[in-house]
Amino acid sequence: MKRTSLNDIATKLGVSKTLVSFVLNGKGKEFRINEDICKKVQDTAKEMNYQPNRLAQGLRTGKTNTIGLIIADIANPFFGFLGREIEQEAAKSGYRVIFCSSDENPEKSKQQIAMLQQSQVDGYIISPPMYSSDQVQALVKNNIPLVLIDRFFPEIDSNYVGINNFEAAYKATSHLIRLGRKRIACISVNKDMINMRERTEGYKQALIDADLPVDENLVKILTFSHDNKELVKALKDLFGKKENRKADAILFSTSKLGIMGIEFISSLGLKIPDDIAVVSFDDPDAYKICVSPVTVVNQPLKEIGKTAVQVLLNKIKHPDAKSQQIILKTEFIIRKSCGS
Amino acid sequence: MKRTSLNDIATKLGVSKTLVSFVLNGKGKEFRINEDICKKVQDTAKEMNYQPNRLAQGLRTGKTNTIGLIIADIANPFFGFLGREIEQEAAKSGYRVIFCSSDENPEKSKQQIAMLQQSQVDGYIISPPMYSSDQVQALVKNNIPLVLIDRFFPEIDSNYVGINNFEAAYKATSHLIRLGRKRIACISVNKDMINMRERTEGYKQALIDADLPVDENLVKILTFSHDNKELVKALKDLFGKKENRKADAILFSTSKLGIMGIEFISSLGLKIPDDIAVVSFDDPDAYKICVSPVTVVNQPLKEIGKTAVQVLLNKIKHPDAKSQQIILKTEFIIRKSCGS
DNA sequence: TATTTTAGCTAAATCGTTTTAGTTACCAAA
DNA sequence: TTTGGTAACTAAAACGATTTAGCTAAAATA
Repeated sequence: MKRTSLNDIATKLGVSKTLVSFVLNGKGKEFRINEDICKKVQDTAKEMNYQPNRLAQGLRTGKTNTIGLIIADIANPFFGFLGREIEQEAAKSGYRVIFCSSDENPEKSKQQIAMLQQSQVDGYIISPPMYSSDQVQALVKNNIPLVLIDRFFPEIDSNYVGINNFEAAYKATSHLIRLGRKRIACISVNKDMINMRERTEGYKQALIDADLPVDENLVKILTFSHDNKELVKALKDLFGKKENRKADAILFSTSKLGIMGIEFISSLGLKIPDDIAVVSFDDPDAYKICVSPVTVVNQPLKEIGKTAVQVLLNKIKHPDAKSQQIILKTEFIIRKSCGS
Repeated sequence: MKRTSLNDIATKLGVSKTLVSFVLNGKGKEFRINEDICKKVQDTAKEMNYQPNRLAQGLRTGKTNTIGLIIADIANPFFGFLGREIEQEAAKSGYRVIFCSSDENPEKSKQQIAMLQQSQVDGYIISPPMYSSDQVQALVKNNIPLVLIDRFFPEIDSNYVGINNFEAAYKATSHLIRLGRKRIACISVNKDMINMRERTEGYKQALIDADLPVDENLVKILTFSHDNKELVKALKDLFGKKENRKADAILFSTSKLGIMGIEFISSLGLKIPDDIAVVSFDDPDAYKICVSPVTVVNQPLKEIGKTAVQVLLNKIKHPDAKSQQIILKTEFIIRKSCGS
């Protein structure tokens, strides 16, 4: 079942494929092709269900209208939403998206970038894993269109779309302080990732500005966000001993941690917000129907995705465009998990 | 910054590109290429950071090692998990995945299929929207490798990987009956979608087999799963009047409905499971940390994704393979939302 | 010595487009 | 009669790989 090509249409009509190509690319007028013939070509194309071969097009033109997306994990609703928005905004301009989940693993992202290069994608949107700055650097050095999201590398001058993590964490922590919490814990991951570091810094600064001590025992930076054991250990340390609870509030720096954390806290029989107040980054469904709906810092995922695509497409169109760092506003949603 | 091609390596070493191609495809032995030259070619390829152009390869060989995935919405964790698993399993065999969210819209899926055809994907995994059977039929007729997931069309003989929806709904409903619920409502969507219809049928059969009346007033089939208003209206009808509640239990046929439903039920001040018992399909995070963790029919998403890819790759390899319908086991997880 | 075999390599076609640089035929103007 | 212009179209190269068919020189065999 061979697909019909330009040539098939051309021979069928007894014209050259050049002519067919011109017509189907809407350049009939420009190249003064007889209107009757234009019509015939178009009709025949439809009749034979002609679909241009994008490989051939891409090979010839050097453009594939495809963008490569590397995120941590498409199954994580945070990235799912982001991916969705990116797909949608890209489609508006006729671009396809190849999705890759890196699992925050620089080895994987390296391979994925190579694969995407081989696929001749026109540009990249990447949420880079820790220790992958060399990969990003290589792309930037070759002036390959690229936008980073969610995190960036301060030492690399690249496009970036994200939020002010410091400020958001500061605000969330201040909210807990305002409600009278004194021993506020912070649970985070990926210690060397800039966005996570900024969140911890924001948290600490809020404590300092409120004349509260920064107790490193209350700051738990885990290595893997999917490792339940590590989280449980951290929470046990904080809340294990009934009469000697170390903390009366927690700031979760990702919703993945928050969801698992709340599940475990509940299993300990502790009540939110009475025993423990909770604030978290991101706003998954779970937080809305939770035992005690969770107060959150919500990121503007739609806008992040949309903007990232726009910046990328602009860079693809104008290779000389200089890099942009776009910081979008977060939304602080107060629910019941902090009491009042 | 032109990328290096086979030709670049060839001219640099003063050999033909045929030779270079042979060597880099590991056919040095087969074509009796001098070992020293093999070595040189490989070294030079690495040195020049040669990346094969997949467009050219695909154009010549007719294979792209790419599969097209069409699902309803990648932001929906149900499909997110599925997509993740598919991506992962495909990567194991060196396949890329192009993701498309159809929003259950047949117009969109039609366009997406066309786009994927143009991209010369080797095969399709599709969760087809309602009224898209002609699109699927066209693919099947041309013997294009294809696997349907989550739903299928009874009139089309295609590959399919899914679950026994009738049985699962029957089991869930029976569980509610066993716990003494008499007026069990069913909330679903997409009335003409086979998987949803099977669920309603399973629900009804369970009632019949338990000698309970099937009350059509308790069966709410919505048109859109994302339309909160429609759902709220249905729930108000069921639970609106305090002293005259129509139902004492609900079966939600998707987790999207369930999450929004539970949120609204809670806002009415009704208690789960005391006032209303709840069972749902699928098992999102939200159900685990919910006010009253939800009893669910969990689909084996990992296995569905993995199997779908395997069936597809097999069909790609063996175009004469006959179609398979694979039904995987669900898991019934009992939590607190039904009382005891 | 003549013929065949083998090792080691290459030329060129091909996939389906796009695009440059023409060509042809006709008519008008000089 | 020559020149120039224009309308309408086409040949062929190019993109970067794969793959078929075949070439040359040396070694093995008859």
